[in-house]
Amino acid sequence: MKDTALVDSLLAVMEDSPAPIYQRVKGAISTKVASQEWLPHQRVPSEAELVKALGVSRMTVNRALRELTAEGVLERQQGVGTFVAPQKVHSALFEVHNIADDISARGNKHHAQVLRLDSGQATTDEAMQLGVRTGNAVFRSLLVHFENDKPVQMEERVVNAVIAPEYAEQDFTTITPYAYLNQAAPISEGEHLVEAVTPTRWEAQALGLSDAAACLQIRRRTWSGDNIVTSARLLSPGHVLQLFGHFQR
Amino acid sequence: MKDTALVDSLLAVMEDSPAPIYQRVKGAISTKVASQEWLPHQRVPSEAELVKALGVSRMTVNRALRELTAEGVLERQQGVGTFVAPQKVHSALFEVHNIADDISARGNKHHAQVLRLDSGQATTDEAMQLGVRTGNAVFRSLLVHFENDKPVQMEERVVNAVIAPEYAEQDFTTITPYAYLNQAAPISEGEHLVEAVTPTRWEAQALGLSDAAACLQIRRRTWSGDNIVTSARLLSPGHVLQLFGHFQR
DNA sequence: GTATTTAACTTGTATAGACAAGATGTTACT
DNA sequence: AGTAACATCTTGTCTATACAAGTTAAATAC
Repeated sequence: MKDTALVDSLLAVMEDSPAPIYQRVKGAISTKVASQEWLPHQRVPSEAELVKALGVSRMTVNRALRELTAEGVLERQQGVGTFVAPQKVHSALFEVHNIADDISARGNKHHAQVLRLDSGQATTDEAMQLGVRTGNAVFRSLLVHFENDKPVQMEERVVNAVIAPEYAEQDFTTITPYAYLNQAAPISEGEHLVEAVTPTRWEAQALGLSDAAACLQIRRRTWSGDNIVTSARLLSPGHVLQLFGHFQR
Repeated sequence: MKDTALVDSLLAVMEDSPAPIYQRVKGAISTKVASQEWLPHQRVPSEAELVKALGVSRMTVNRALRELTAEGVLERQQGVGTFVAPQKVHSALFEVHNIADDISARGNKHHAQVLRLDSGQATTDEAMQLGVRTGNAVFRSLLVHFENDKPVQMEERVVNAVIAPEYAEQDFTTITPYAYLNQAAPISEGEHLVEAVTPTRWEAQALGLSDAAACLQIRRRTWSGDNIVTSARLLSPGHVLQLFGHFQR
């Protein structure tokens, strides 16, 4: 007969409030989890039990449990039960901006200079990056982005020619490669490798750096469905990558 | 009389499939959005229209639309209607690991050396970082993390003493500050500023660097509810920050 | 003509009932 | 003892109905 205890402990959290019932049910349960009164892998009362304890309909309880599952608080298995989800590796939702938007968001003027734009056959290294066979058709581009006429980023890119066959015909002084590729083949997944590097003399010169200052290098690969669209190397002196995010649990 | 066209175009996507009905409704709608047949800000048929067109119950349509809204595909306004959501600034779900886990995940041995651990009053700069008043009680710590006896990261940290009053009594050779703070005051939000810097001579020495190689510097502030728990500066030579993520739309 | 009320339509939530489907233990049979 | 059928409990989904609440536009009163 744990029902009375269950009623007490859950109802205490749900007491009268203007919020919708399913939200109050969610709150009552996630409070139990957050307070560690209910521990990971521990079983949560079944829908039927919660219905009896809380005096609400099953669909309402179901919605609360379903949403908490989507939020990573609970785990459910049909036929077995509902359990408190184990604490996840912290993950965060960050925002990544494309450089042109970034610059205009700061109220500055952006323009780009195209240093190279050609097509060719993928080297072994490029083929690895794009997940294609060596010798497949690729495009290569090399740009420098300017903020108010000051160079701020070098962008070296290899593009899968099968996915974006018209890449070489674009005018990258009016549209960024990122923006073009995203409209040609909408991005579904991305991978970023961020590291600090010392630029080569040539790169430092192209970026207008007097000495070999530390640069932030981002290697970004983007997928469209199962295909790798492009692999880019972004080199920014003194640039800051800003990552916000709220952690899950 | 756009109903017949609506039926045709949507039913075509929903044709017999073992998937649950609400999933097929979601699929039919998100296909329209993905194919850009329905454009951002454009109106989506009302629940009543979809019910008539698809021959399913309103609750089922409602669930499909509600979940697509949660996923950022649609936007809804009570009393007005449902609309295709404007393309968001690309955001991605990344995973951030704490260094000790990271090292042990690679099968290596981690240990830390505490260079400094004391308490004091917040300087103006520290107070800014923590969102408290100048002079408030804070703890300061300076650690070097080792991977197989090789220094890999310097961690300089300021902690809000009100939130974690027992910080200075911890043994950070057995638990990382991050792990301790997270259990003392669970992280709810985080902010990361990533940049490339050239370490000072002193820092280079502490990290065992012969020359002044470029280092990846991460400034991380973590919140617990409305309070800033800590502000950390992580300095890693040759370290790579790996960010995966699937983009929204 | 203007302001107010009303009607109609939208999404948001809640309920009761039903059946499907997965998991598990119990019973009955060989 | 081993096996198969069954009962029972779980979550998963779908439906029909109902009312609440926000928005908009038309109808009405002045």
